[in-house]
Amino acid sequence: MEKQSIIDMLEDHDIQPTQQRIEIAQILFAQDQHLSAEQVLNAVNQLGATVSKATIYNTLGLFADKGLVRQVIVDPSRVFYDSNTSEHHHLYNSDTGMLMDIDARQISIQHLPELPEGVVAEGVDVIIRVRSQASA
Amino acid sequence: MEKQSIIDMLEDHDIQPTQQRIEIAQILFAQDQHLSAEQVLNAVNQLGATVSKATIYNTLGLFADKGLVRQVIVDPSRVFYDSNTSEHHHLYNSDTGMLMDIDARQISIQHLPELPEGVVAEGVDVIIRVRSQASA
DNA sequence: TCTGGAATTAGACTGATTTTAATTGTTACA
DNA sequence: TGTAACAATTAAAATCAGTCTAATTCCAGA
Repeated sequence: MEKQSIIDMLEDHDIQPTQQRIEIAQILFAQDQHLSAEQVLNAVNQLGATVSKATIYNTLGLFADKGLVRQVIVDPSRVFYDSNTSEHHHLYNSDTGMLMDIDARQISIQHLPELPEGVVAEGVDVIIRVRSQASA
Repeated sequence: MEKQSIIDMLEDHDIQPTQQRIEIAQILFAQDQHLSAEQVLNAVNQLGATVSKATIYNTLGLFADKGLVRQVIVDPSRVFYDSNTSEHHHLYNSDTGMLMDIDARQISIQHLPELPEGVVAEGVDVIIRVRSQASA
């Protein structure tokens, strides 16, 4: 993805395009993928640049707030950031840690229940949990 | 729940009914609920007994493996253990931390995608994420 | 060029969970 | 019934993702 289109994307989402944010975005949007904060940190720093851990977390949180990425909470030990923001669900293999996208059209949710008072829907996550082979 | 029926339940699931496990089970199965490890620790120890943190974690993990409780992963900061093992989904308010059950019959999933090779389905989690009032 | 707010940083800190290494049951069978 | 072998429990230390702090750096706008 070109640097200028990344800058445009950030500005479209009301995010000041700083050097660090651009580098993080370049990693994230190189392809649809699921990265943990630590993976982003390593990837960014392998490009020579140095971005601090705090900035990685600040930026991923900011991107998630602004709708550029989506947090995927499937593993108790860490959050994944999904650079595919089209509507879709996930398949997670807890043995291998592999996380796959599932097209939302492959799963249809018939009717959502009425929500409690004073509450606003944020989204619906569907996670298909699998394991390698047979196991308890 | 009576102590004897708890012991029976544990044995039915190939779990040695030790003193500590019985106490933990008594807390968990007093009603359908979602408790974090820390909440279980506090609840157990309020009954006078003392169960160590390590045993709480070991036991909750064991119960989950054996199908007595279900881990609910909705919050990046901690795991909830759900003593309702009937088929159902969840509604999670990330502002308040409130976690509610949703009867599985209220949501119908039309067709699951084919799974990758060498992989076994464990289950499908549906999480409806909500917030209090309007917010980003 | 100057200035105030925003962004970044290193490093300390937190809190959930795990590990360690030692102790305490429990069970099976001689 | 005693005891060896193994399972469970424990306190305390360790780990590790994520957050916070306080100081510095970076800009955008006047």
